[in-house]
Amino acid sequence: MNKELSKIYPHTKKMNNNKIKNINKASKSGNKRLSTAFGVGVYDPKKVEDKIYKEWEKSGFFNPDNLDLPKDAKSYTITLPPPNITDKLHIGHAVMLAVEDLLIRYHRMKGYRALWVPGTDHAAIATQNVVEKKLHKEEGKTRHDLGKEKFLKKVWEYALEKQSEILEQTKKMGASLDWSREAFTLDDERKKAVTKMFVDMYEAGVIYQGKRIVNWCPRCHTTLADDEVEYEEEKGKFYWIKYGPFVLATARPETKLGDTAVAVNPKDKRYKDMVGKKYKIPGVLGEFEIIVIADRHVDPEFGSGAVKVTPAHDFADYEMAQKNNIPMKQVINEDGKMMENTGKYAGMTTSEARKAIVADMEKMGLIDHIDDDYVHNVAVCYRCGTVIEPIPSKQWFIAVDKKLKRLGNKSLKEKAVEVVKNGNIKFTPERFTKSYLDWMNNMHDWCISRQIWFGHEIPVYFKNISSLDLLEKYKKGKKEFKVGEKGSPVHAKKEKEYRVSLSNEEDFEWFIKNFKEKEDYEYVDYFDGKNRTRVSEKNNSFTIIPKKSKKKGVVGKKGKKGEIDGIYATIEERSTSGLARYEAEFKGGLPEYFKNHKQISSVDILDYQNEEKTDSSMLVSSSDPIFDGWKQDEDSLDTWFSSGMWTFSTLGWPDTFKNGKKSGDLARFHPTQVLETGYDILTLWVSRMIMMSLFAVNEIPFKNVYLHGLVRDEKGRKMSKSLGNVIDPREVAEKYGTDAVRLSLLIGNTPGNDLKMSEEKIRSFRNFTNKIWNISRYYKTNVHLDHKQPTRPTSENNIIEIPPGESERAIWHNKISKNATLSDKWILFKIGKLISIVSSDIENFHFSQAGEKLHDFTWNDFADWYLEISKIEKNEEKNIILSSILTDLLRMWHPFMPFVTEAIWKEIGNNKLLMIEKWPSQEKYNFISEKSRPIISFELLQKIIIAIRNARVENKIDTKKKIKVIIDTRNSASGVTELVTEQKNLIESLRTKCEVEIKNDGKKVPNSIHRTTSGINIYIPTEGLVDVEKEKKRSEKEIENLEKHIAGIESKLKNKGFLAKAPEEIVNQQKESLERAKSKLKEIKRHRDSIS
RNA sequence: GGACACAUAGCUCAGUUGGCUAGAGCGCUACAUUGACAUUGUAGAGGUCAGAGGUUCGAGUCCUCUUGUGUCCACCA
Repeated sequence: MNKELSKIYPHTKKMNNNKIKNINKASKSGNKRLSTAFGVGVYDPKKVEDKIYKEWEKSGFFNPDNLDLPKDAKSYTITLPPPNITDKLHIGHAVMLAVEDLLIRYHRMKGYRALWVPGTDHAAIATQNVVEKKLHKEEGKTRHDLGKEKFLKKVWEYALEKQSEILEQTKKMGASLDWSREAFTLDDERKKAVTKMFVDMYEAGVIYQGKRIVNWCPRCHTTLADDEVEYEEEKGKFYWIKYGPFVLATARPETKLGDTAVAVNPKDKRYKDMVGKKYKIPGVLGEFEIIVIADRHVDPEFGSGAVKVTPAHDFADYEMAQKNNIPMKQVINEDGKMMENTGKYAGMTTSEARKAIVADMEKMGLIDHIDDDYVHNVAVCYRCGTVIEPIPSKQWFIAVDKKLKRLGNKSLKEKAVEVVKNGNIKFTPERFTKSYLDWMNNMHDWCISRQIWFGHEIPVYFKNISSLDLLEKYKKGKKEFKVGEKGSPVHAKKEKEYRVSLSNEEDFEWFIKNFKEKEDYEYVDYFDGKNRTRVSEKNNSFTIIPKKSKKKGVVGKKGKKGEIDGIYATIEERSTSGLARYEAEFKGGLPEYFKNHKQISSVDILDYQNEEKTDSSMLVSSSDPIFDGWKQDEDSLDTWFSSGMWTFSTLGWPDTFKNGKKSGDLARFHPTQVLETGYDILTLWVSRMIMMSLFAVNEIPFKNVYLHGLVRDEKGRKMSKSLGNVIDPREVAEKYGTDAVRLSLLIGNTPGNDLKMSEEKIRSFRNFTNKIWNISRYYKTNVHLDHKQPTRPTSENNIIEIPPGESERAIWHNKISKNATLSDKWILFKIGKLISIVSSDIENFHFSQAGEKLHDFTWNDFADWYLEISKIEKNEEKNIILSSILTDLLRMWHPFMPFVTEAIWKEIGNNKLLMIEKWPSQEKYNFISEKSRPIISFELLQKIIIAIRNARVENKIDTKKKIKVIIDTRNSASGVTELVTEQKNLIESLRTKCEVEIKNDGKKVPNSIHRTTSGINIYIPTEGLVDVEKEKKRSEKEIENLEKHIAGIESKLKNKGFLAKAPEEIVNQQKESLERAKSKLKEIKRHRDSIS
């Protein structure tokens, strides 16, 4: 005898050798010997899953255009959050797929035009990193060794490989995605959309190029987003330095060279009188001047309560400087080295400079004292671990606070807050609304440029031509300069818009001279490097006083003040004739381009007059300039820029959005219904999608945000490669079947909460798929439907169901009411209720509860009770009821476990796909109410049967022994005697192995086991087989419990407050409950006393 | 430092607006085996709902505090 086996199967001791062999074989070989057919009792997912998926694909029904729907059918859209192509899918993705597929399949069956759009995300920086690391590991090279072109080729190879792997995995999970609409965030269509978006945003003044302090990695030579920065705890020195009238503390003395202010808390009395005053501070490079400012962010408790302000190299300082109009002085460059303006320290790294400066300061007596062991967090690059230098850098930004006409004069931020606050977008779970709003309200301008190679290119082109040259040409042509007709709408001729921005003071003066009296410009904008301000409409007079005294221009009547790198005046021309004029005028520079690219939306010729004094012109265009001399901006876009457009870029935007009107897919499927994703990217992604969609199509991207939790391992740890605890969904799906994996991810998982995952759990759901398989197998082999029954409707297949049509249904209901047995009525009621609960649970995103209730019904009510009864009871209605319930059950299970249900559907003789079946309606079962007699009676019957079974097991009565059971109904409700008499057969047959005798005399039966339920007394004569002590103990315990219970209720009912304030219904319930308990107690006591 | 969660059976978790003796799955215990299913069936044991206080006729559920755990955000001049 196999020892191992007997551990697993203790009963094997009684099994014959043949059976042992079979079990052995089955467990080892994964049941290879079994066929696909229903012939065997083990469901083998491997045999059916791939085949079924192919059938679904072939049917075309993943594409809603192929669904047979009325024209006015509502749409239900989900865009799949595109997985990063950095790696294959993990189990977390499987949660996403399971939830979304559930929603899509449910709504498809409900008759919606269900669309689920697939795709993948290029994940710019993350992907580049992965490939860089791989390159380094495999070839010991950096991306610079390869060069941009070769490196990108490698990235694409990698991307395509992962993409196809992801695709395969997704299909394995059974996802009913419309592959005909598959998208990639970096494919041609999305490139087009991204470019258009950039140009549009630039046009609207939302995108601007600006100098702002950024996280800069001196090694990787790129900016890092806030979330790409990691903090490491470090023990360092804390220098207390003498700083003019102050003594203040710093961990970075080298930044002193860039100081321009000292900040104190406005409430700090020590420094009150100094605020606003200027001081000369002695330093290692001689004296320098600072101004004292007050800012509430300064903690008076920390250090000396005074902070040196280095706007160019500290985020907090930068903000303070912005608020208080403090100049910025950069002293550290992009290599992390001291700049030329730091005298003898120039060229040193920051840490070298720190040492040198501290040494010099010590010599000069500027160091007060030094704290060692100062623990603080250092910002490091998440990739290479290099310390991050905050430095000012020229980057592209999205202005989230800029008021926009198209958003009703609200900013992107305001609008994105508004749509959530007013409930247009709802979060599940709700608590994330607050996270979202908090984050959104604190959002700064979004830096969208990244110094990496893999990603969307920025549609900005530069050319080194002097703007004065262009102006010369422009001047020549000014006689012909003609603006479109007066009052013509500015945006009507979108393709023909040209903008020439003139910059620097000289240009400006020229402009004023030449155009002040003329009326041949449309309007003049004043651009301060960030915001574009309309200075003057045509014909309005205006004055602009460009000041030689640097960087400040006061703009005429509106009295606005601007602070800029240069001063810009923008002339916009929107006329058709303008095109011709440009073509004629710019012969030297641009004509080819204009001829071939008429969709160009803007020509900006501006001089940014940056420090390097390069004199370049810039072009923002939605098409590539193919002529010489123009060089595209080398940066690429933040990956969230393209994924933020996901809901509409996948639906044909911009082609499907013209003049503010949606068409095609965009009109039919946008806004989408649900965005389902992990809560970890709530802020990163969700917020951006909302802003992008509001800007581009002026509507929300989705109505609901459902956030699932993260999947952790059985110990609650995050899954990561380094821990080796990553579960590959494909592997477990191979092992246990996709359906089991999906169930284990859906059931026991609640939104926003993390889910602990284990194979054990998957195994238990694998068992369930097998259960439903066998239920169906029983149905197929034992239920014979007679097609010739006249009163029943027949369908094309051999499934016969309770008719959905109202009049036919009435006949059927009538018939049921007359002929159906108690159990029939009970199960019909149960399934009807189940349908309505499961539907509403799914619609309210309570997937776990829906699944649990289905599970409970399937296994307990249906399999364990009704199916067992159906083996005993035979009546005309039985088969049709079984058929109806099983088919509705399969329909309801389908969104949860599509494969096994579809496989069964086919096995039981359907030609059509279950996938496109109608979701069941509870109405066809809607003729038995919860409080009606059959339901109560059946439940009573169950109680009696369970009591008998319990009595047998508790008293160790041999299973094979047939016992006598005496049921006394004297104290029970009216009708129970009849019930028990009618159902005698069932009571005797359902694993009770007994012969029932019914009496009504209330006399106790001596020498018997006793059970009581609902006033019914059940006696089993013992014939000396019972352990008297044990039975007595049991009674005592039950009495104890009951007495406690009764005392509880009695005290409640004695409470005047309860009687006065509780609803009558509750009071009555309590009273009834008390009566029941009391009578039960009486019976048990009576019996206990009889045990001797 | 701020915010948000979570704490319920040995384990993993449900418990919707406060209202019958707090539920499920796994595990555990006992018993059962050849025709739907041992990936099974029948029955059972197991919980001071983290702690303290409050609101209420009534609290696992609402409020406050405490303890512990986790996540996110900010940041340490």
